[in-house]
Amino acid sequence: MKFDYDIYSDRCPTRAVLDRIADKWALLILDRLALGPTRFNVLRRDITGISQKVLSQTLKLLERDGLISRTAYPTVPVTVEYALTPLGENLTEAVAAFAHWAESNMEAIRKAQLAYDRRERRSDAGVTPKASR
Amino acid sequence: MKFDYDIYSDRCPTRAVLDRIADKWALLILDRLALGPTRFNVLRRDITGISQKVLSQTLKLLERDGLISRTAYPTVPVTVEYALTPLGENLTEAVAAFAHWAESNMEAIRKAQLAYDRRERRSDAGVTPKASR
DNA sequence: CGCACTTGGTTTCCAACGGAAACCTGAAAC
DNA sequence: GTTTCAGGTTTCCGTTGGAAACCAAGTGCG
Repeated sequence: MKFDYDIYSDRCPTRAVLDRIADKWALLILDRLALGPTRFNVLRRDITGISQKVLSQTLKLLERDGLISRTAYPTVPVTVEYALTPLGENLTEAVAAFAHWAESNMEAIRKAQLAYDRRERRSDAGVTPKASR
Repeated sequence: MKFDYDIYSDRCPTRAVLDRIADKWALLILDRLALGPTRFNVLRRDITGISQKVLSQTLKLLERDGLISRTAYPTVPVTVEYALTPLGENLTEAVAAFAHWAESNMEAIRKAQLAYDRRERRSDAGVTPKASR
């Protein structure tokens, strides 16, 4: 079976999907949910730096795309648990490979950045590196 | 060998890397470059919808991180070719898995979206789906 | 009773980012 | 001299993101 989808075309619906999953926060959420169903505030505390607004938005969109499920338990206060759906689990391997590539290659990247910045300084002007803003 | 990096922590340098590669445009560029070295305007034309500004910015950042290389040939007009570095090639498998997961799972996602939107309509209010803005 | 505290959000405000389009540099070709 | 090409940068403006405040419902505490 072949797909007539083309990720390089902005008219292709796959682009919208890429837009959703190729996102720092979505990736971290999916990766974290791979460890098991998790409540809203636990996600918020574990994924340092995410704001409530963005967490809530991202969860809603991931739910709409069928990657995660949301279950509210009528405890007090209400408990809301998010979990991967089978479709979402389907993606976890790729997500994990991706998210943890950074951990494995951090040294090489740091070296590359230092070399680049040294070169830039020699050749004057200089792209403003994000870190120095 | 263990890494004391933690992708969930916003103080971890890996978060900055994730920030860079977990980006729609960066992914598409890396995936496209996996096919071979490519000139600026070819990238711009192939990756539909990217703006020159963002393409140029993203290329610069990917170069700084050592994932791609930039080579200018003194032709007329000047030709600039971008290519994956070994470090970048190292990442292409994960990128491809990721970028093309969308193509393989498009049907399931579309179904999930339709089901979600139908449920939303029944239960009134409704999260505004991106498509209807 | 009245206040604090919990979860799971939404709202508000402002700064940062992204996209569209114009502009720029340099050289050749018309 | 002005049109064309590559490869960008700049400008302008609308959308998005983060920080923090606010909110509802219910329980515990004094």
